[in-house]
Amino acid sequence: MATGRTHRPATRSRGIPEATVARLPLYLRALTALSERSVPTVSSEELAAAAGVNSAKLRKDFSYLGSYGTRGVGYDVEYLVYQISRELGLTQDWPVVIVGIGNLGAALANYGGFASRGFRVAALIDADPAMAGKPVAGIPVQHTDDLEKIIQDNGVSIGVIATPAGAAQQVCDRLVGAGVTSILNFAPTVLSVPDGVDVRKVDLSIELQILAFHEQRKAGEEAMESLAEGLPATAKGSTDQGPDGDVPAVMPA
Amino acid sequence: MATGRTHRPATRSRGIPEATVARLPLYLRALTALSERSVPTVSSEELAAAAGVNSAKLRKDFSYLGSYGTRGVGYDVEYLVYQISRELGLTQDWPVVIVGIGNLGAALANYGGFASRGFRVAALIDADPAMAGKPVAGIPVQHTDDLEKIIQDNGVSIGVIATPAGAAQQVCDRLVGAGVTSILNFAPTVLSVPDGVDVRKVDLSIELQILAFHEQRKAGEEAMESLAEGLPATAKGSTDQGPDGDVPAVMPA
DNA sequence: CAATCTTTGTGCACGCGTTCACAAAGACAT
DNA sequence: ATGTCTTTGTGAACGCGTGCACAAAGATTG
Repeated sequence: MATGRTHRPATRSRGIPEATVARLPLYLRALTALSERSVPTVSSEELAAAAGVNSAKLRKDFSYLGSYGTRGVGYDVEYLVYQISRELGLTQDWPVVIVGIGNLGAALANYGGFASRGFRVAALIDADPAMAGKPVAGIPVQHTDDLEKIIQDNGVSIGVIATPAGAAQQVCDRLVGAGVTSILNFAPTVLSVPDGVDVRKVDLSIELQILAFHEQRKAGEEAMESLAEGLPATAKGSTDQGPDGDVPAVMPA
Repeated sequence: MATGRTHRPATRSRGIPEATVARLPLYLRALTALSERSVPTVSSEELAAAAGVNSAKLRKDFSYLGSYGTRGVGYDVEYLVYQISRELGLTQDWPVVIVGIGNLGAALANYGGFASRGFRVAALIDADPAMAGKPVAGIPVQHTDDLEKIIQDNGVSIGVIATPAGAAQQVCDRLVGAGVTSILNFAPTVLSVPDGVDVRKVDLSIELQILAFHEQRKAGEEAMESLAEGLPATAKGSTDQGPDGDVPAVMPA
């Protein structure tokens, strides 16, 4: 639908690739740790190891931001912390609302990671009237009826959805209608939003299923290896129950 | 295509691209919803819309699993649910342990998404002796000292880490040492694991920072536009005030 | 000041994933 | 049975991200 209409270059304003943007927070975290230990400079090799990435990738990532390193020395930690923070927009204050104060929503409200860097929980919103006024993480929960007013009064542009799946799209529509343009979705649903609104999803169930796939594959390979060599299962495969009984079909060449 | 052997869909356990695997849970969710509505068949176009992806991508994804569709008709919902479930390893039971029963860990334990498909919370583990024995989500919390025994007794191969960042690597090492080969990490740290162990991370802070980046970029573009056109900044994003105008997800044919 | 050493920044090639576009396959109507 | 219509399955082209390998840049030493 509407393909080829307004060609919108996603990350064209600065030309920073999306993959790079996704790694910047990782670098920032590693750099912050170094900064707290008063380390003045760091090489791409060291920093890459701390962030769990390839050093060439890290250097290329930084090259998109500019030339902030010194050859023969490395990168100035403090300077880089500042540059990345600025690039990510963390030098300003981001008021955030959390909608859906159940188990997960409450946990998110209590999570320290919010306040740490530029993000501030401006309001908690729930549809349950019984929750209204009740403080969670020191913040009184407000009712969904006031959602639009809360968004506008606080200048909120980032919303977190932690409602049940059934309510997510409706909440999303109201958030977007009230001016929110970035949404972090914890509900297990695909949200549809108009152009210009960013959605990122965090889905426990999906992550587990991906792990299960690889786990099954590992178990299958392991079973086939011991089958092929006629070896009994070694220490590792203590739980190779195959209730499925289905041996993956891999044709030996 | 591929090997002419009708032996079986040759590209089974091997050769499924990672990107495809990551989308299978999405398809499965959409298909399950259709199944509950007793929809017998679905076209790639409809299913793709429901899953929020491109229809060509969906067809290619399914082609890696085998030829499960009927040209001119579409895909049989029930059959596809079964095939994807099997491929993802959801036909078997996956006992899972959650380590770190703080706000987040407790929320995860209560999360319904676990029990729904093949995953079962086998144990909750925390380092705080005061927590020991206390039930969370109907499951008594056990102490970290017994971690290895718990893993082995329950045949656990998937672990969830919801501890503070400082404890994550240590917990990870013990999990891996006890036989866990898949880890879902909620702690804001890079975990290092030996080969053969899969780690997926869920990091609220990183997601927010990525959103902030795009948010800042949008604000910058908007400011530049209104600057260029000499327009005063109006109520943010007010151009698109169609709150209910857009029908979500399912498109009428 | 010149030589050497360290580390950055990047051109290039490669592989993966996405998308297009269309022939083949099957359902359905006549 | 034949033709038409719908939808799949996939070859091919393209673009993005990754990693190698190395020249350039600057620090450091004698």
